[in-house]
Amino acid sequence: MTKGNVAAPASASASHRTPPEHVHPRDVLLETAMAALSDPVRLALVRELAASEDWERTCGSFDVPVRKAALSHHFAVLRSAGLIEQRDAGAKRINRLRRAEFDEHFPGLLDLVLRRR
Amino acid sequence: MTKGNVAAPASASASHRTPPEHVHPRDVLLETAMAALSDPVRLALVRELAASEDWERTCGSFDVPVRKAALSHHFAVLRSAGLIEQRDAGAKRINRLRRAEFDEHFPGLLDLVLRRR
DNA sequence: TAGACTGTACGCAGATCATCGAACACTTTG
DNA sequence: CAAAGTGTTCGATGATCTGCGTACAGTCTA
Repeated sequence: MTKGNVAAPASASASHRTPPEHVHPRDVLLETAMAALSDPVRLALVRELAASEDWERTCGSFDVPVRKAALSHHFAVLRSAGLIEQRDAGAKRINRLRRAEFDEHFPGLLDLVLRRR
Repeated sequence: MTKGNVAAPASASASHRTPPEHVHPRDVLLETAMAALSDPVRLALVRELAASEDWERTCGSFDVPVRKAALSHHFAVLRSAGLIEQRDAGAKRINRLRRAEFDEHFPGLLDLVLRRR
């Protein structure tokens, strides 16, 4: 259902790593968004991210009960569902919830996720 | 994630079959609701149901590309996600979208599903 | 009552998913 | 430069999901 995406602008930063590939919420199927939000770990990530400042949280700073390999996978799923944006900052990768963009294309969905316990 | 549920009122109808088990949206986890709506076939069922009158549609009357065994499974998933209600009417089983109840507990979610193509 | 019809239950196959450990690449620190 | 830290990728594993055909249980109709 999900597929690879492109548009990787040449990193002008100091990082030599390939920057993460992003998908804009506009290009995300409803099925994909729903599937991304149907996992407890990813819900926790989204909620924790929503309670933080943009670019404040590194990938390893979340309180979820999985190892880093699984965590990395979950971040990739969130990225390809248009839910988060990631940026390399030195050795770390920092995150941002794409609130406005996602809300524009899936109005009310993030609200629901963040309000419903 | 989903689990069996109970509360099967004694069927006062003419049917001798065990009536379907229902789950109220109040008892549905967000994860479960999302998972139920992350499948194209189930989305089609929900949308077609939303475009029909309550109790108007039998299970076999939907335009989805799966056989009846799979269809039966999808209806069970929708039931346990609190999305539909079913009732036996003779040999047939008729359906209703639980719009109001579901909307009360997952505000905006059905709207999103029904508006977003 | 025999047969057609509607839908469920069961068992199976194939695909997808979540998770892990290990190896790797890159960055930062000592 | 070596060591520690951050995160990705790979391969494997077990669980879950979707689909099918078949068999079955009721219900309706001729």
